[in-house]
Amino acid sequence: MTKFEEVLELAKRRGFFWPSFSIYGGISGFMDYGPLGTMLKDNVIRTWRENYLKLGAVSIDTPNITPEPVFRASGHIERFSDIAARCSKCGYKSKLESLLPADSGIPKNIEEAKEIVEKYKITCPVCGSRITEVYDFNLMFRLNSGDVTNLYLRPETAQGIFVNFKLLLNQNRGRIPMITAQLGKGFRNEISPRQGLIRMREIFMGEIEAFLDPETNNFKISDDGSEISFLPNTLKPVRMTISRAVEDSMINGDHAFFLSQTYNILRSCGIKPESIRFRQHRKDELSHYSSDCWDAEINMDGEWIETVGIADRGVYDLSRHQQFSGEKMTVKSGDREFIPKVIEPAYGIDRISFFILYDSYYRRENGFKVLRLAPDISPYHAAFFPLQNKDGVNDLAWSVYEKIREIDPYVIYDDAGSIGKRYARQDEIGTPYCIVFDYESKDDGTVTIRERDSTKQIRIKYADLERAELFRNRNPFPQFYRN
RNA sequence: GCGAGAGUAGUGUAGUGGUUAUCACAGGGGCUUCCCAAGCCCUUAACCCGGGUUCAAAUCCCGGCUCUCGCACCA
Repeated sequence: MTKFEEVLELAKRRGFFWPSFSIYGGISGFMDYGPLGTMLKDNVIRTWRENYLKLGAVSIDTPNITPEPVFRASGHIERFSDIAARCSKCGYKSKLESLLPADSGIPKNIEEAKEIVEKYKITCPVCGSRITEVYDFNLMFRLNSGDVTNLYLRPETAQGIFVNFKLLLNQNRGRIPMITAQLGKGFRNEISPRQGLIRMREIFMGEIEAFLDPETNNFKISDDGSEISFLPNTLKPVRMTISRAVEDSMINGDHAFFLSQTYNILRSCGIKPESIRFRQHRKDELSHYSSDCWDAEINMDGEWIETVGIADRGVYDLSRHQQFSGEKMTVKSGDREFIPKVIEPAYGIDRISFFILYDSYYRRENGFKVLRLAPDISPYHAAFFPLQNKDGVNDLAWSVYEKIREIDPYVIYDDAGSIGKRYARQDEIGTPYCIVFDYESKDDGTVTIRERDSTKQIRIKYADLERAELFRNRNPFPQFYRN
């Protein structure tokens, strides 16, 4: 079993996530979050939201279903759909673009595509016979419902922000820079979704659109001096601080600011620094709306996988919507009037959630599995065990548990099986602390607290547990010398 | 989507034409046990779906769905 498979197995068994609709045979590209996964995902969302709230972000929540004019303006109708070619002899399918010679030009519609295929005598790369079939393949899901037509499921949440730009700006009292945030689903008709939460057709995204004055630097990077891995499009990997990357002109200052925010969020989620790198898109892989893009990638079994995309969308979206809708999308600042430029960090919440499990997974020397989750990302902050299920030890444990859960509901009680079995169970779901009541607890009001990674124990007064904030603190028990 | 392999309790598996469908872990109940998956007893729970061949199919054939790997795709 690869580590990926082991994590998948644990996630299914313990209820983090599993394939959707399995009683009807399942369908690829869709996953359910189980009880623990739901809690974990909530914690990722909270970490993300709080990070941007601290920067003064304003939020919005717009529909998944979006009418066609929005995507005409955004360019998705034109550019997000591909013209595909199919060989009628051997059945080979591919993007038509990939078969065309350099001098043919890119067809804008089916008619043009047919002409070009005819003119350049395009052949199938597999069997060599002439291509005769071309058709439109849209990566957006199109809805057909009664007399309502021309509706699409949005492929990104961003357009919901752009179309509301003026209203949001008004809410923000006209101030720029303005950071806007939207959490929600995006839908992409992936050709072959795979690998569980890594590649889905319905994805949970956290998107930020930062509207900026294009003439100045809008943010100051506060750098804690840690060196980060970059792979710029020169393909020469480098390690440096984010401020240094700006000084070296490897990346624009405001763009870099959001790389540093992203790095902080991933670190707050417990992802190890060595598992993170920022990779710059090559010019030929940039999407139709962006002029520069850096992906935060996370390492899995030696492969780097895009988890956050941080794109410089420039004035593309607002000027297109201004053009298509007739609404002015400008901002006044002093005697200047301009369309703000946009930096967009787009977070794949599902991938982040999965990588948190993957990155934190390890096996002890005895083979037992442990999720080394950050204390405030873990579904439960602590578990309560009675060492004995009798003589009032259980009653005491339960009564303290009931009291604590009023302060912090993310706690769990377990009295089943041996104590070792219970520790192991909590290790597998990443619970950082297990609190055990024994006969001494009855006599002197103390309990043992066992820390997940070191398995060390300390003894404290259980009354101290009732001090709030205990488990929300990243280091509630400094006695364990956690980092 | 193509090619190859695979789908058996919650999880991991045994089973090459006739089995009460194997085993382990997990789950539930009980006994025991004062600190790291101890032991014992009881118990829940599965052949991906549909068609075909056959007296008889988890097993062979066909189709579908799903998964894995490679290719392609990933705005």
